Amino acid sequence: MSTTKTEHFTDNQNAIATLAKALGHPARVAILEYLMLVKTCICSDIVNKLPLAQPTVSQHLKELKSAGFIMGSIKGNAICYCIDEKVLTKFQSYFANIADRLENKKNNCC
Amino acid sequence: MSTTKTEHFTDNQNAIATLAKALGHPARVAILEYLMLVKTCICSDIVNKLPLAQPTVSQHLKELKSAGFIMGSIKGNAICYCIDEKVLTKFQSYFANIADRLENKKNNCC
DNA sequence: CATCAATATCGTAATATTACAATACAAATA
DNA sequence: TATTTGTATTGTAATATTACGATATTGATG
Repeated sequence: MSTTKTEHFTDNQNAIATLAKALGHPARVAILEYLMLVKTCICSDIVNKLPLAQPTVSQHLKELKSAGFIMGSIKGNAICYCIDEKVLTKFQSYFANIADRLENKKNNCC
Repeated sequence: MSTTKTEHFTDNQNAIATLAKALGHPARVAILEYLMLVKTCICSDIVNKLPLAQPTVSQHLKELKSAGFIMGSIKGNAICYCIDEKVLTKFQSYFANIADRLENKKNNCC
């Protein structure tokens, strides 16, 4: 009696919701920001940047990855994560679009 | 042993996560899209547009409202919801900013 | 090969989310 | 005032999320 009823919504609505959900935790926002900051995309000394235990960080990385926001490539012993620009751009432009459309519209009730 | 550790992140990270989380469900994305489409902002025949029971929709509206994405004003018997443009713009520009910064950066590992 | 370092996975406790029936409530209408 | 209409609240079952200790796993290094 409580799984999200994805089948009733459009693919795009589900896709946007999945991406949004992936950023629905401050640790994952922080990870994204960190990956954005570092010049070369960095292996997980992300763990050292976050106030969370290693398994927890690993779990958050997994979620960002399965949503598509980040990718990871094995680099010897470590793993190198980085942002998938395409996905982030898709997410961004969805909201840019909405913001645009709102501008051409007067709210006459609220 | 499992509330989100918001105190360890910046206010902005928490704010973005809260907004993202609010859109982390397709029903809420659908509500946003619907509110964007209708010319005058509309009372809840949103319930009729969604494949969910009225209490569930009410709950989703509440979450969108407490995140700040929408506002509601009483209109006689009914309630008129509409998007808070300012909040949506804030959310949008956060990601526009990230996307921008990524463009000026080569990923040299993934 | 033994050990270390970087990660992932498993198990699990605490908590949050999703969905809805039942019910409450307030304004509009008969 | 009784009824209807629109919405919120309450209670609750099913499920998901968050966090982390313990334990794998896999490459690198001594």
